Amino acid sequence: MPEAFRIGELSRRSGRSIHTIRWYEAQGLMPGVTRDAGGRRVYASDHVIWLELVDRLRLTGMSVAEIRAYARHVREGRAGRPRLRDILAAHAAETGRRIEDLREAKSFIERKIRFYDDWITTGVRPAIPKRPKPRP
Amino acid sequence: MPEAFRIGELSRRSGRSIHTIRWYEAQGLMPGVTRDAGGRRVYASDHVIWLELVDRLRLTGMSVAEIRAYARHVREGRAGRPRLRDILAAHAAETGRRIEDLREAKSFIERKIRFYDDWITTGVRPAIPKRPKPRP
DNA sequence: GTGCCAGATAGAGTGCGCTCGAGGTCAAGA
DNA sequence: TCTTGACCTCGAGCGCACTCTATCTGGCAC
Repeated sequence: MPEAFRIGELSRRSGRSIHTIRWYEAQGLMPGVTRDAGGRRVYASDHVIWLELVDRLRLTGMSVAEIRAYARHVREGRAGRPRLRDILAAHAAETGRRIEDLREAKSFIERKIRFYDDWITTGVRPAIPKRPKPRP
Repeated sequence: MPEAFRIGELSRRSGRSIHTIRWYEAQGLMPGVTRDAGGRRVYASDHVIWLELVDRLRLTGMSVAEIRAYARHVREGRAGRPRLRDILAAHAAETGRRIEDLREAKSFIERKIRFYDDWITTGVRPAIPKRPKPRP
């Protein structure tokens, strides 16, 4: 029989607050939660792994609604697995684009830093180097 | 005399809505806006460049409050320039860390995709490859 | 039995960043 | 002169993701 624990322990292991974990469940983001005789939520180590994934999905900008859809497919078992794979693949691609956007923005900001450096050291306002490329 | 235009034109050139531009101004994010005889806001091409910067700062997660602080230093002129430089440098560094976090999250998700690929093709649930490194 | 803690529910409140609507003014063109 | 459209102010409303409060219950230690 695998290890079982309650919400306080899951909170400690996952770093999310107890309130947030309960709220996630209310939002349909916590598949496979059972209850003990006293009505208390019971978790297993899979839930820690699950929250690590949720963490990464949130960090990369997936909305709670999208994670809810993902969690629905988790509950489907075998039949849902190809969908899970596809959702993650689409999201990884999306994240790649986000990283590219951040990189572009960062280099824009770095050009601005050089602009200030020039301005401060020469005392003359430099020309704006070039127009940023328009978004397609 | 440089080109001057009104809010509709700035909206068109910057891609922000008229409401948002006015809201930015109310939040202290729009330095150097003047008014014509009829009380209408008058902008110059510098404001388009300014909104391009604001765009990149927002995209990279700078809060409106932080941009407000930045805009205050813009209004100080020469004396504020070193602070502007430093704020941007700190934010570029922060953005570098964000990009790293996204990369880590993306590769976590990609490991999960391979996990599903294995599971789907072999029919056997693979072991979780390794624990993600704890954040320091 | 009495404390006390961990856990439960329901629902209100918060912070952020817009977004929109109502109602009014002003200037140019027919 | 009348209409039209772009602009104005003020303030309410919204969507998201929590976050917190109030109040109640179950179970173990003493």
